[in-house]
Amino acid sequence: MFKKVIIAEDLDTMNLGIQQVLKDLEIFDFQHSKYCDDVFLKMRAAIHQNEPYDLLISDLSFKTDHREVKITSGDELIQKVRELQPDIKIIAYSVEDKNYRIKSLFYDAQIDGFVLKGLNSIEELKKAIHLISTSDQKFISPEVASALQEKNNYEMDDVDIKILKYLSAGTSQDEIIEIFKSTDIKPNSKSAIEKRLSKLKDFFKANNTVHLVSITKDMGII
Amino acid sequence: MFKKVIIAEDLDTMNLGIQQVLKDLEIFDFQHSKYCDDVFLKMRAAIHQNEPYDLLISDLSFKTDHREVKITSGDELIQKVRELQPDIKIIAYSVEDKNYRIKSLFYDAQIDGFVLKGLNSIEELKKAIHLISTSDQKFISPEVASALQEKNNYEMDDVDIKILKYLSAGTSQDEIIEIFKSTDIKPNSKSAIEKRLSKLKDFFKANNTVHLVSITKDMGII
DNA sequence: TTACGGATTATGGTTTTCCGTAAAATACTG
DNA sequence: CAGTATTTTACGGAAAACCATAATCCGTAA
Repeated sequence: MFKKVIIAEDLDTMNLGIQQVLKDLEIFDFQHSKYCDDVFLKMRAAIHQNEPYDLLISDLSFKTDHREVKITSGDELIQKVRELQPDIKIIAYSVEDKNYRIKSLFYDAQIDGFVLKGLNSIEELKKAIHLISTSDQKFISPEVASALQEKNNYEMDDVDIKILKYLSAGTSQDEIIEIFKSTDIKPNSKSAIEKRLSKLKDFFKANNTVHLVSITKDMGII
Repeated sequence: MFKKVIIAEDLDTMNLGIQQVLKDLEIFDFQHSKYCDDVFLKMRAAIHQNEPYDLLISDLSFKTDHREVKITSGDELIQKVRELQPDIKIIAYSVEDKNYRIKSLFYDAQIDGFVLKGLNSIEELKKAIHLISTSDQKFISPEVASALQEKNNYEMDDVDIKILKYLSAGTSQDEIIEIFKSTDIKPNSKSAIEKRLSKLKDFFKANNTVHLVSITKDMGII
């Protein structure tokens, strides 16, 4: 079982609950913070003192404060922690249920577990901690397990996402072309942009551009 | 101080925290449920037994289960509770920070307090309960207090919202016209729809339709 | 009734997006 | 290096969206 745990969670009410879970599991050496920056500093300090944490439980979205912060989201925190301490176990604990984002957490950030905040998430969180502490298996809440199986045969490009973001910000296709040309982004012809949009619409079964942006927003892609 | 409280909150972890708050305030006669339907039934039963609740604390968004439910959101629950028991005090406790929605909760659903789930929401919730129990004042978390002041000089129509929803669902303007004609929705000419869209774009400072849908989605209007 | 104002509808022209075809450039392979 | 495949670019016509103007409808008040 884990010896030393750290929690990144902004909502104070939620914090109370998580701490109760750890106590139930007889883990008493834990710390928490509402700020990602804090958590990261604590983890770095712990390494330097030769007493590193062995589990991070992190929320994904964080409210902003008057306080200035460098790390604004759980995704970023997880990314940086993975670099800092590659062998640590990480659980993402979030209400986020968009397949796209969950998938990228497992594949890109190499998290060990994803627990969906929900009606019975306390039990799930306990299960996840158990499983991960005793093996190298991955844990994922059953409600969103399909996220990993789903074969996303269409690989979305960085440029695709740029286009979608610009569109949702009110930029016209012509303007996007101008921006791409002036910032040396490779495919920047009218046809290329049109073709990419057409493929995206095809893949997401969108009737038109408005629909496409609406869908990808809902999916958490932009 | 309130004698009998009921809580509608789906996230189990969050529930723990809220209950702790009530205990701190020495309120011990409280119930909670993860389902809006349950809460509503309990409240109706309590009235019939001549022991009605005097405070409802409700979340706004609820996860769905295998269970079939009639009331799917906190907004609906609050609406129905207001009809059932017009004099009860209601606090909305949510992460929702979209001005539009908060405003409509105060004006349409006549809530007594809105507490934003955040870094220090436990203290705020306590304050809100205190204030509301001893007076008829309204409570709103400082972070979102501006929602009520903001003068929304442009009154959005039911038709406006219908148009936006159809657009975000991938319906073209021509198709919307057809739908409006076949369902006898009053302004259903090309020009009328175009004019309304143009006004909306003007008001929301949107460059085009994609932008408009993106903005209104972000604001929680659709 | 008539005049007025607001909302809806009608019309026409411009811009933007959409979609197919084809040429050019680039990458990949033997 | 030639040959093939893939991607990017170019072009043009059709559809949809955008925008300004003018006509019509309709309720209200003089």
